[in-house]
Amino acid sequence: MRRDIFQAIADPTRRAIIALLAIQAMTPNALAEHFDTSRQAVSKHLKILTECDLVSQEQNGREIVYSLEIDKMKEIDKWLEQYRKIWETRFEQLGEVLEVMKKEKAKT
Amino acid sequence: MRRDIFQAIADPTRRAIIALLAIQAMTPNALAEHFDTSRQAVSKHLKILTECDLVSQEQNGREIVYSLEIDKMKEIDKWLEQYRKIWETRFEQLGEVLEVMKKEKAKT
DNA sequence: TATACTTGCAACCGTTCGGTTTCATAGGCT
DNA sequence: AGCCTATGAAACCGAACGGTTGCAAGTATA
Repeated sequence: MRRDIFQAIADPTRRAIIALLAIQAMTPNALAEHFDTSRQAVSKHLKILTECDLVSQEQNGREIVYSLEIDKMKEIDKWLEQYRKIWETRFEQLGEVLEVMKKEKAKT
Repeated sequence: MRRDIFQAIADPTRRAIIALLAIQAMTPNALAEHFDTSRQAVSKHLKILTECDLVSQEQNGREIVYSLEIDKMKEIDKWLEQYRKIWETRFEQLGEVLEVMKKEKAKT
């Protein structure tokens, strides 16, 4: 059972759940109302999200309120950082190219 | 066949391929040498990466050189941005809390 | 032309995924 | 106590996934 954050965000329904929980913590029932699938299906998604610590639960009487663990999202950001460096470098290079072109044009 | 960028990066082997291609464009054979799996398996991963435009191919004689399309990675960054806003806001709030605590302490 | 190399594609296989249905548990309400 | 509500867990199912094996196509090289 591979259960890392990348596998967790691969499913569109789970990304939607994350988006909803980012706005407001919610119970499974409240979440399920936003989807076409059954409550149980949402529950399974929540289980997966919980297993990789993207979401935390808090018992509140007979309800369970799920919250987004925003810090966990930083892991994706951290992974992305190496690539962000690349495209920022490329952008600088593009800037240099444009600079050279401007100078070339000024010569004429 | 769900084939978006999030599903593409869900697999660890594909993330490794992306990392390798970020360093240098490569042929499937050269890529496959870095993995335990067969060349065909790598080829299938490349197909998936190609289908969602994360990777581009250039025929070079009988070889095909694969390159990372770094711009496509920005899509993940764009998706992440909404959540980055949240954790940055939280950080600011934490800063405010610390500020208040400092003032409180200064009173004593 | 014959041969070797690089690659993609199709068929197959076991596992995982995402969903439904059914059931069990546990907390509130009358 | 008895009932309703909220939730998770288990069993099952079809589809997709990730892998292998075998094969065909195209390119270099003798």
